[in-house]
Amino acid sequence: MENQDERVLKYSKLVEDLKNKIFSGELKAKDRLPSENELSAAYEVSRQTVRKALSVLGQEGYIYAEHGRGTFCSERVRHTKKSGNIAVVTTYLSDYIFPRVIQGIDQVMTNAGYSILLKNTRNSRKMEARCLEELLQKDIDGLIIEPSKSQIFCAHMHLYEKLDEFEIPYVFIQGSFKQMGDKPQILMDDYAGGYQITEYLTSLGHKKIAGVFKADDMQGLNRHNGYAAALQKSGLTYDPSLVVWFYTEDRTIHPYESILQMVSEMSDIDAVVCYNDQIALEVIRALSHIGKKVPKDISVTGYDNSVIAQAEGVSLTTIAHPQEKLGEMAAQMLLSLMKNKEKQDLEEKIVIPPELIIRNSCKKRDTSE
Amino acid sequence: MENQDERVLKYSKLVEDLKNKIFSGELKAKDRLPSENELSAAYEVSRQTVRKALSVLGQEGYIYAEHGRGTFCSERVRHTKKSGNIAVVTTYLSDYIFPRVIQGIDQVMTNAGYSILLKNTRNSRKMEARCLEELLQKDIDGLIIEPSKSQIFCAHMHLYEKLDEFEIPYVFIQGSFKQMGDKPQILMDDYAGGYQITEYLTSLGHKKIAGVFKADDMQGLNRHNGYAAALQKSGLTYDPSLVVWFYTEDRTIHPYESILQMVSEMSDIDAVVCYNDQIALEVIRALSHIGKKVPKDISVTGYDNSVIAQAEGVSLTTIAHPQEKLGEMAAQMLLSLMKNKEKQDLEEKIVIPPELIIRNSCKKRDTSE
DNA sequence: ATAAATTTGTGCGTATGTATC
DNA sequence: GGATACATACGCACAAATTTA
Repeated sequence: MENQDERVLKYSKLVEDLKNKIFSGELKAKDRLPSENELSAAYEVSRQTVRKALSVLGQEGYIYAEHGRGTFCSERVRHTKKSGNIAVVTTYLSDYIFPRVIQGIDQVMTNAGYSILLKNTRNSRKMEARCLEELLQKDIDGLIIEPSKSQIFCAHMHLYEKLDEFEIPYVFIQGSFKQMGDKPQILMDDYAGGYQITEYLTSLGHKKIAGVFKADDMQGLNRHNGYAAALQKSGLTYDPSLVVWFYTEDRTIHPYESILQMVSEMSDIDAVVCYNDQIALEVIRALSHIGKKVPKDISVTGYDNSVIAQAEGVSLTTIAHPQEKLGEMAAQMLLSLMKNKEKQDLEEKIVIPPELIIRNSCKKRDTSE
Repeated sequence: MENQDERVLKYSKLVEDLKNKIFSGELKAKDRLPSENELSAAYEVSRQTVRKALSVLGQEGYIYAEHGRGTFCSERVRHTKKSGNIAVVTTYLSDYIFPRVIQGIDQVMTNAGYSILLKNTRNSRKMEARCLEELLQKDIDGLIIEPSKSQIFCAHMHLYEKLDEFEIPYVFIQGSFKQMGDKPQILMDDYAGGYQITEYLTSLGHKKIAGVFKADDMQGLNRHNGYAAALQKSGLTYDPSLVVWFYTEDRTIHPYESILQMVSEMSDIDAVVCYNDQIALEVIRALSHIGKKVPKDISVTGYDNSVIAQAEGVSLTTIAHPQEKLGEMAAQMLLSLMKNKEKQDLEEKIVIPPELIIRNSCKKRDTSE
């Protein structure tokens, strides 16, 4: 009946709240927590409920009580022993490029004697925070993370600061938070990729080039910006009504229907730049539904050069995604960070240039018309 | 003033009493303790006090409670420290079905508060042994494993025995070792799948049906056996020269070239049963290279119903692989094993029946010729 | 130094929710 | 559905340790 996930136990809420205060640094080691009665009043719960919450935190080692004095924040002793585990946090597990990225990481890490603790955030910041909290409690030697909804301001900086404090090195892949400065990271030049593939279309004589981009990650924004820049460079005006933005949640239905509608309304669209190969296939499906042939009637480009881009029947012009290579590079970077922790602040940032893979989903337009 | 050394806390007395009963053997592993109300009545204390006592015993690992059932005596007194990690060992990471299987496992396990430690064996028994050794040294609460080269006799039984000894429950997926008896496992009925898809081809009137199978895993053998059985059932003779066997190492080149050669030599082959969708695509590529159209000239079947089976252009008749569902089931089975370790010896075995997905890669043959 | 106030610890009674049988 | 058993939650009273006026 009622969503049980919605129901929040009062003591659990208190536990979460206090944990946050501990992680955020609001409560530091040996600080006294508010007394049971104060908490009881502040949260409008009974003292028993407060005690239950404190008991949980006590069991987990975050706090300790002293009879008659108060309850205090524990000294979080950082483990010095190596666990031999590193964590890999991605937005998705089964999305078509991650398996290979993870494989690349695994290759290098297994070789170096580490095991991979796998987590995914489903592109939710809340899940990302939960993951990081969990990992902070566990015993990890390093972290490779693809930030969720990465164009958005990071809402849990304190967790990353905690990583710094614990001297757990981390490497960003696919994106990072601008506010954090140049932390070690490996990313692809999505701006250049969007630019290059759009420039390729203009060089083929296309005049009205639509775009389908993901709105809630940095890749989507960057590819879009490259797309827009290439249009302007070629003297074409950037037209927002030619751009479909979609969100993680509606990636399968929305682009299909939006493109259907857009191309029906504006039949002179002669090319579509897509966020990735999967979306490109959706777009091709939509186009064939209204009788438009690719590339005869309209050109379509993908992005990532995934297996589906080269499958029999489809043959997408796309941008190569290094996949394993990216994973391997991230793993190597993390290994070097773990080796010399003093170099932690070394701003290492690798940007992988895009590589255009030309196949058969685009066709030269007759420029005479 | 009452002598404070004389004063015994009520809940402490209950704790001591129950501990004594556990040590004396009066309460053995898995025995149900009296209910909270019964204890409350027997010791003439409030139920809260009973709960406090039980909570202490729970923290110390002597007992555990099950909502709605009762409170029980733990198996092992100690070793209550949980790592919160379970390991998932597969043959490959990026092969097209594992990401989704792992995603299914992750879904359930994350929900239950566990993290996944990911390892892969690249289908090598040596790597599998190394993985298990490594995991035994780490702190894992459970294991989901896809055995490598699973039709072959297990060469490192001692490692699995060690898992039993350490009371680390494990679940096999995709295959298991016959010599170990019926350990908890979830597998698909590959024999029935091979049978069903071959029977479908014979029902379409095909007479000369080739097969391409993987030689070094159980799935390959079972699918082959189903294929062979279906042929004989239909009165067709099983011809070993129509079967291509390939190994993990040469899965990309060998099937392509063997099929090329086979079909060139025997042009009356009218169908090919393939080990999986990926191989089916290779076969279709090879056939189109010598001018054979699918399904017009020759029918081809896949297996697994992966994304590439339904991609634009290809449209493979195949057998559905449950993927996420398989992962979820495995995770749930492992959770229940971890919950009551005494049930460890319970032979739980789930076999998932195959489901035929008919698309457009097969065509009815003219039976008059 | 003593008393009062504060804070955690123990203990009881009651009511309601929810999982299991 | 009903009975049982654990889980959450509230309110109250008093004890014991500590701090403060």
